[in-house]
Amino acid sequence: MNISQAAKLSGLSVKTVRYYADIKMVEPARNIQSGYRSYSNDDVAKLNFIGKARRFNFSIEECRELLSLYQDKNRSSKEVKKLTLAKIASIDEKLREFHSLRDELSHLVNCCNGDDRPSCPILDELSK
Amino acid sequence: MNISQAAKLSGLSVKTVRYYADIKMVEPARNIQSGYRSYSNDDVAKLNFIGKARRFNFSIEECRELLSLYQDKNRSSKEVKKLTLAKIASIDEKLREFHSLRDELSHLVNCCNGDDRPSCPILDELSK
DNA sequence: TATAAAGTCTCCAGTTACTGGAATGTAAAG
DNA sequence: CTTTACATTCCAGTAACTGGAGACTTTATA
Repeated sequence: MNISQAAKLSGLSVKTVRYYADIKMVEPARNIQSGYRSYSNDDVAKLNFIGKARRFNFSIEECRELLSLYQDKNRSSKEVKKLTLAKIASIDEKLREFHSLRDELSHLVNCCNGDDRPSCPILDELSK
Repeated sequence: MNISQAAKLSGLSVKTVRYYADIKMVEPARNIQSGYRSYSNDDVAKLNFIGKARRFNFSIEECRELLSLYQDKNRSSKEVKKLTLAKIASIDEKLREFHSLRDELSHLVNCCNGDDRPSCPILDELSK
């Protein structure tokens, strides 16, 4: 199938699918006549896989790792679990950051009149 | 003072401070002899302000807005509050995403043996 | 005072993961 | 046969820096 079909089935944009071909992550066959990329069902499965992994916040490099594990029928689940646990830890870290950020900001907002006067505790805090 | 002093006082890297000068956010005076950037206390205050706002996840463009509000003695607190509330909303959005991400991943991890066998529900899920 | 080390300058390239657009070629529909 | 849709490559831009090269200035040491 052509690239737009593969994009549709995998839920990615054509640009993105072409990008994944460029960086040699999913390299489809080529139609010799037209030069068009020709995607197999297998290619689409990989695109799907990558799309999900990306949505799970794995980086492209991590996707590459996962993909090679995914394609290796003799891999152990240990490696995958390790990668995933590390990802969870980094998400937890981000969650902590965002939570404290949110708390600080909403505290500031609560102290701010939000009227037409220039006095503003948010700016006061930022300038400390 | 020279750039490294300003960087130290503001808690930013020299590279970052120079970058802020390049993008005309904090433009210090210049020593005519040496061509070195010469930072005033006022400049450092602005750098501080920006550093905090960045840590609060405001973008450079938002920092520019906040900075101009900060420097405008006749501004109203309404605008600042609005900007901040929008920021909180986007943080909440990110928090929701990360939470559901985390939940899904930890569910997968709990189902995975993590041994030397190839069976792995994480990869199974990704390949669906 | 000579020299070495530290600090600073500009400019260019790289990062991440795409996205947009131009110019051009191919395929399908009317 | 022409229009339209889809495809190709290549180049540039995004955000917010960071790293490094090569050259210049200032400061510290011998």
